Amino acid sequence: MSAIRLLVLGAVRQHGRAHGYQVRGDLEYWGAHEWSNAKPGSIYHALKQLAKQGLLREHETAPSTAGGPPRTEYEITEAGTEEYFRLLREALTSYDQKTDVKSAAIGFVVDLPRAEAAALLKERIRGIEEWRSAVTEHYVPEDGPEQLGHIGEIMNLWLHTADAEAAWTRGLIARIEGGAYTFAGEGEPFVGVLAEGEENPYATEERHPGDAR
Amino acid sequence: MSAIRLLVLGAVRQHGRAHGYQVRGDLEYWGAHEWSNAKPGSIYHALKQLAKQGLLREHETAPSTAGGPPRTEYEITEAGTEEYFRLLREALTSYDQKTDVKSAAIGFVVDLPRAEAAALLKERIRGIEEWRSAVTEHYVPEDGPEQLGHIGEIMNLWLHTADAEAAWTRGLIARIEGGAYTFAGEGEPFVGVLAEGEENPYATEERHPGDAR
DNA sequence: CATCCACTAATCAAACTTGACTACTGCCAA
DNA sequence: TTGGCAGTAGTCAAGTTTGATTAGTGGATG
Repeated sequence: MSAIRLLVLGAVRQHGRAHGYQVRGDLEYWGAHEWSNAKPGSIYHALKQLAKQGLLREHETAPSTAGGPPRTEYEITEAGTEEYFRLLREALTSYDQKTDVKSAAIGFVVDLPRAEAAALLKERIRGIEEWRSAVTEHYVPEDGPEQLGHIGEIMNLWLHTADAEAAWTRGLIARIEGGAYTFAGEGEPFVGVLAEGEENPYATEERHPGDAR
Repeated sequence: MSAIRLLVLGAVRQHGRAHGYQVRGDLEYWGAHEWSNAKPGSIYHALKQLAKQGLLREHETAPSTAGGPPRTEYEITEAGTEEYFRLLREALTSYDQKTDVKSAAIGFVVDLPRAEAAALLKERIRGIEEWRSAVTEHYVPEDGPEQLGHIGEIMNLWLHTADAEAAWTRGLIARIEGGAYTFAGEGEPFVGVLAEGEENPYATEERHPGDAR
């Protein structure tokens, strides 16, 4: 799974009804173009793809009010909502190295009930620990890690990263269980979208210094 | 840059002369199919692409000695070597979230002189620190981080990851400066390739438990 | 009052990635 | 002796991603 499906489904769902440019704006607001493949081409492609698969409903609309070509609006379907929550749960639960999927999932975590979010993250920690011991058992040769030479440093990096992630996840669980943020069914949700006409402080051209990509 | 260019160039260079299947075997030995897009199709595609760009030289050879279709051998060119070191230095120096490029670079780090490797990694740490302060200044709104709601957790994750990586990099620098591993110009290099006929303990089908991709 | 710029919105070709599939050899067992 | 399996080596079509480009509107500017 690439992060783009989750991102696009989630963004459309938050708006109720959104056109491509709106989705693109939201994802930029999130900084998603920095840490995922949420670039214009991918977003428009994903919208069409998801529509073709019946996860989004397509609405042709009149030429935009603000110049530019006519825009197509999208709305999430029943099936799309199901898929959205499936992807979200999976992304929160399962451990892999893909930073983009994980970041996307954090962005939508409040769409779940608080207790479920915490439970899924605990499941994630279990996954990390299991993966960790599988790697150490599997990749460290019997004759000591020297066998692998500097290649062992790659493994070392993995383990270090996994540990850091486990620590961060524990912190997040604590914050969630401590009552932070507003989750599903807890009243007025926090919506991380741009209001109509609000200017986007983190637009596409935004680059961090030292961010050589 | 995707990691595949660096991986393929480096693997061919280590062998002196290699055919696709050999490169594929090496990268599997490294576990690269787990943490990068080093899958057969991508590898063969990259070989052809690099050959077309003059970074590899192509040699048609007789049908293989061991069954299967005729194999094409590749050799790195002058330009390819240059590109290889350019990619390697860049991957070691610059900070971004792409785990695969970083892992690939660690695998080849010993192709550089020891002092340069350490220097590049120090440069990397500078990059991480710069990025870190840019992010905190830029993304934390003036009115306090609460503004961002749970979206702030994404940033939090980034920072946590960046810190973990800086810590790991410092450790690696210390090991390198402490005399670990054999670097360029220090005699018999450690070669992380499979010898002819050696069986690969980490073949394609290898999956770690809990590794839901 | 023409034209240049900035913004909105989307498209496109080229490159890349994926996973399944082909094709060929040698060997072993029934 | 045949048929099936394991291993070697690579190809292919379908799908995805990228980066550049198109296209329309409105406002500013000389």
